[in-house]
Amino acid sequence: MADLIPVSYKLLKGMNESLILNVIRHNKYVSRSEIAKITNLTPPTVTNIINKLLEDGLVKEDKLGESSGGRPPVILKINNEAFDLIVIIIGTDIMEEYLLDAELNIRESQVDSIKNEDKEGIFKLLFDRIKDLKGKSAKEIAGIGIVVRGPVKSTEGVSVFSPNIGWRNVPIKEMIEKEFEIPTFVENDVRAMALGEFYNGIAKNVGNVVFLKVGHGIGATIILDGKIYRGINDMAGEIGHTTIDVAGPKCSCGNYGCFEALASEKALVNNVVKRIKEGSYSLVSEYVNGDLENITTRFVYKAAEEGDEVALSELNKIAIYLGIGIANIVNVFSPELVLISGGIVRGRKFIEDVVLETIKKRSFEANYSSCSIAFSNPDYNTALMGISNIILDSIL
Amino acid sequence: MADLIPVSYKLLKGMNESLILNVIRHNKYVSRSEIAKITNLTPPTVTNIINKLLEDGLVKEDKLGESSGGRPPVILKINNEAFDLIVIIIGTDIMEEYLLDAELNIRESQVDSIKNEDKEGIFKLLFDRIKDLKGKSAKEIAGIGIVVRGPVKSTEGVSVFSPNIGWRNVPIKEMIEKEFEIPTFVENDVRAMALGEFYNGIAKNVGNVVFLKVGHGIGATIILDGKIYRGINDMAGEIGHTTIDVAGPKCSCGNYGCFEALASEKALVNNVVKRIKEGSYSLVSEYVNGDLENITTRFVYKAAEEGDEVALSELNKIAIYLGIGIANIVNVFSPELVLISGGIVRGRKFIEDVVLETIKKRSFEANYSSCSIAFSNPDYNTALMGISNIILDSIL
DNA sequence: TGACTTTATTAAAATATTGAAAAAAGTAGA
DNA sequence: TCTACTTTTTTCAATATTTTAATAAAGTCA
Repeated sequence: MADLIPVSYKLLKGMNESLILNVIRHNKYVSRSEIAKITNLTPPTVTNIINKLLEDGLVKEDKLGESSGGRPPVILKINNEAFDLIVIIIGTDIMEEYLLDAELNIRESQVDSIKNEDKEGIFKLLFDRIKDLKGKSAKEIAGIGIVVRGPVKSTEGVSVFSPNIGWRNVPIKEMIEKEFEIPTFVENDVRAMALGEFYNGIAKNVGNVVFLKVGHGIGATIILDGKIYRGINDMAGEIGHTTIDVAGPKCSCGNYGCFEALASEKALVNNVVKRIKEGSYSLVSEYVNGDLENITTRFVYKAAEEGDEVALSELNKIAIYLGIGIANIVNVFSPELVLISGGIVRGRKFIEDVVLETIKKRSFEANYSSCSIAFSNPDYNTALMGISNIILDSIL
Repeated sequence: MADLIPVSYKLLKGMNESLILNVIRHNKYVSRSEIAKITNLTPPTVTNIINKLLEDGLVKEDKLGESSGGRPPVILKINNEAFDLIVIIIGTDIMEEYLLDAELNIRESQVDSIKNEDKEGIFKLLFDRIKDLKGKSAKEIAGIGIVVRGPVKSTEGVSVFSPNIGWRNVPIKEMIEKEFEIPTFVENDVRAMALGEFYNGIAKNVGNVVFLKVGHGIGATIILDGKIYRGINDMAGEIGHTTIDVAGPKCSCGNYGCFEALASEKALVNNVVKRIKEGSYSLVSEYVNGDLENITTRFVYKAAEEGDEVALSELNKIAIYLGIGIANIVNVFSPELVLISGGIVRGRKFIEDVVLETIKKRSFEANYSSCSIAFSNPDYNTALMGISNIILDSIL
């Protein structure tokens, strides 16, 4: 049955409280009257709810805003004294740990190498660091966020498979909640990054976004109406493993001709290696002193910079496939924005034109013309912002 | 900005009224107390709202239900005396016209041939028939629904392009509302059919469905959380024109290797014709007395029935491509159900096994195992049910 | 200084939901 | 047939928010 959300009277105030909290959270400078305009609630209602939130300590009054010819507005903010959050980001070789306040300012941060840790070692480090950070905070820890690589069933908080740390069906949420009795949220890196872009980055306030992380593989996150689309089993969005060339090369997933097998950085490296093995001359080969095993994208981009023919033509090929895959996305989703992220962004200038051209050629005019294609800023810590907002969305 | 649905006090009753109306509409036998359970509203609230709906004449009390050991429930129904609807379905060669009551019983229906009508002729016929049906109804006409082929911007009510009747950017909604001053809703045939399956057919109550109409082309409708996903410009869902074979045949859209160019009935016929032209013997050729221009899918299915090698092997090929395209859908959307409709259903028995096998091989286990694949019943008038429910969803 | 704006609050009125209790309309066993 | 029990539905006072209208507060600008 669709759309069975009863407007239960009991929840009413709670819902509007939540609504107002979210407006304050996502808009840097808002006053009561602006909130009233944004939410279509009446000013007295806003005043009432704000009073309750002030009393509860969730919101604070900041400085006065600029007067626009009358009484100046009082700027409202989330009270960063209200609570703290803990976020742990488990990457390939490192684990990052953060203590954040309610305004998402970083209070403490630390990085550990996990290169030599096994599964159990990771668990121990994870729990120790959470305990450390909890000890360092004088406030209540309102939520814990964990970012891992690989597929995650977020609603259950289970890491389905995380190759770098050897996890398989690990119920992290359950484990942490049992130990610390603090609500815990688990998400994978691609989705966390996508939400980071959605809440604070390039995709801010863009309701329908397809986020692509083109690195070693191709991960995707589909944001529809401002929410991650998860499908029936929390595993939707495997755009990287859609077939775009029936007769294409074998993919790590066992299939043939996947988007990922044709347009990822791994494909790029494979193709360059193949060209060199076939006898083509390339600067890339020189950079690694002929040891083709050591070729990485870094060398390919460097060679392209120098005008290397092999590097440039292989980048061109990747760009075409990337364009085809994105054209498919544009035709299916008609999104407002396709955001390209991941290592490939370093090669942006060698592929951008061809990618755009290919998308234009391969997608419907109506869909293409209403969709922006953008590249993300690789320096911005999007995953941290993403998971933090996941926590706040749930607890506020 | 995401999720800015203020629970405006004014709308509150309206929302619950609407909620209850929809529960009554979509469940054949419901009593007040069942409504209370389904909606989580309290019994007194349900009674109050039902009283208002009874007073307004929108709902009526039907017979008593079976007692389960206590006072028997009073079955509530939409009052079919409340209003009527008019629906016009403009097909390839015919225009169907319906007058329906509020319970969606057909009161009047008629069919006109439009084979020899030009653009203006269609307009005239359309307006005349609406006027006729309006005259035949003793009640208020609460809404008009128009189903056309080809892309439609439903929110604006514009037929973007309808090849068979020569329409281009025709603002039908505006035109009809201007003439009759009755709220009008426009949708294309594929979406209307999909909604018909969703509200009354195989996909009943299944939230996430991808509906494929595989006929001359491949049209798709994506239903997420019980609503058609429309994208930013109301044109999302062009799954038929996603590339699944970079080096594939040219498609009517100008692109190469589209799903539609590989797995539609048109592709099937093209491939059979090609095989015969290349010298293969086929019964199909005999059925048309060697005139290959006259080959249609009907002959292909007939030949397959007789064990014709060409027909069977080409159906097999179509099945593989259909499987690949659906595997892509399964990987991207992780839907509960993929529903295959259209002419291809007549060839179901020749393709079903291969389609399922291919999907299984090409999609992620987790996604495949949580997704059903079904074929629709071609006899059921799904488009009529779909567009009728679109009207009711809006006006109730 | 005074008129005007804009922002925010107050207090009474309006409205819909809730909870508790009762009424209504049946079933089932003795 | 009577009585006890169920289930459905309604009644009614209590409750909780929002709304409307009016007012206060705090500024700008000429």
